[in-house]
Amino acid sequence: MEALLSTLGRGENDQHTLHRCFAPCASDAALREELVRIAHVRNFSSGETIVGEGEESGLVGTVLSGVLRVQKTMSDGRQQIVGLLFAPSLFGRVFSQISPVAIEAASDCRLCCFSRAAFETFLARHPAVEHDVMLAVLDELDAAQEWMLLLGCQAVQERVASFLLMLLRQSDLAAECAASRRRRMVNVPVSRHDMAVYLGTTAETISRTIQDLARRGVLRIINPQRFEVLDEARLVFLSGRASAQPDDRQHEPRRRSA
Amino acid sequence: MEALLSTLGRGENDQHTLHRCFAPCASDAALREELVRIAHVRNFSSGETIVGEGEESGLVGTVLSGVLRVQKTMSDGRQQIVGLLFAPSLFGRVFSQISPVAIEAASDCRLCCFSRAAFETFLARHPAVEHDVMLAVLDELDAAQEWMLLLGCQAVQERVASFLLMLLRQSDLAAECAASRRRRMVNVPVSRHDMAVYLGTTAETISRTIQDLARRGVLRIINPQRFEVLDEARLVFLSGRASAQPDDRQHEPRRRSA
DNA sequence: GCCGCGCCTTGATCCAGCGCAAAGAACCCC
DNA sequence: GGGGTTCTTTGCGCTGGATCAAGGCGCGGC
Repeated sequence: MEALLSTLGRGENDQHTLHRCFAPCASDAALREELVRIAHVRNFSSGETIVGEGEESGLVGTVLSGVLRVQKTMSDGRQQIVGLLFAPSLFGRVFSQISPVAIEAASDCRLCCFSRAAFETFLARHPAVEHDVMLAVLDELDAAQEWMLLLGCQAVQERVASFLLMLLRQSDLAAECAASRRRRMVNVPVSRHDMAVYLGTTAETISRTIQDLARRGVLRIINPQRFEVLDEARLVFLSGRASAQPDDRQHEPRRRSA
Repeated sequence: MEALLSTLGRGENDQHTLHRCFAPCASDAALREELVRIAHVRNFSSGETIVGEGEESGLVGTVLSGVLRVQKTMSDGRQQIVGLLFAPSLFGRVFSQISPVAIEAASDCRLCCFSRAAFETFLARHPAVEHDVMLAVLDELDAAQEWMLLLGCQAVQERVASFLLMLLRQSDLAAECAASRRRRMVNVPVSRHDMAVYLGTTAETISRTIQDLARRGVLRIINPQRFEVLDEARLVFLSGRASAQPDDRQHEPRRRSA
């Protein structure tokens, strides 16, 4: 694996990412060998489709870098992003001929791909790895249920706040870099439109909400994809996850009843 | 297993249900023996909590009859039902100390329960069964993503129509009874309030929408929990899943843009 | 029977957020 | 550098659906 990946550049990062996805491979060279034999690293540029909705789900794999969006589209064109995948997530629908969702590159991405058939054969031979995949699927389910709570009963301002906090935690996770931890910078790796589709609203409303947060001193907008969080505590409060906060009564959003 | 279950009544149905959850047990008596040693059938009445949100997830198992609601609650009391479980679904969060969701009886229920620890030990010894559990989790994820599409971009009327169609398919599945297939009767096994919480809206709005469907001749209301579907094709159209329909322009709901 | 208690229905009012439209702003290609 | 293209921001009017507030209805207990 080391050899294969390093020939493709950034071998060490990729290896580290893979070991996070498939823990048993970290300690078992033979397993690693076998996995690498069916792996191929591919780059996708922003907007490219990896797997189409309702199509043969031929590819599965892991995100090495970049962001994937998992989305569903209705017959009249309305769409909803049902998941965003950052490294080191798994992507693709294992154990199903047809993928019920589309998987697309939300930014330029680097993926470690497997043919679904080969990957499933591999899993069948190595229950420990299949177990890891199950854990990943369970995490994805938890995230989906969390997001349903957001879509079902949070106001737009709360959704935006939750989203920004998710990105904040995300970037903390990726790089435990002290600088970003001090300065609380948030990079939004997707367009306003994608953000809207993820949050179940529209790009205009997203824009208005963000400008409003900036006006109220919660954020500073560096550029449309980059903010500095000036008041994280208030952002948490506005996300609706905290139970109470001294006072930010101005503009407290109307919410769906309990 | 036959012995244990039949002592608890309705043994044959329960057995059939369990075999649908754990296919490998259907053909392997030893496996069946082992599973039954850790199983206990329990009845819960409507409203009882099986697992609390954020609490130790001690119980997992399968639904033998009745309906469970899987829900999340925010600190200020707002809540969202993130799943409804009919027989023969699995319930409970395997491989996690803490359950991120509450699991409650939405009707009187009969459950086949396992202690989570014992069940996980069982799975670890039988990868084929664990594989089945993974497939169930994947199905649940698909359902959750489907529901996110609904919560994120469908109007209330579409949600109600989708919900009724889900129940219709559900009851077809449960009893392949020709009578219900001909008469298209829908039983709503939960209260208006639960329905509202599942659909991300309010009980009043649900009520108005259903009355409106009846006024338009799509449904006939037998009683608040029981309807006859008079025009299934139109119901499908109103659910937003079909691409086009001759004409039902009156009241076509405004929808979130694509 | 009659009362009390949940649920469900219906009415009236109000506002968060959508749709449309148009004006910046950034970027790329020629 | 100019013109196209795409993305973001802003203004404005409108409406779906939430909220508040009464009733109606069915059911169980006494």
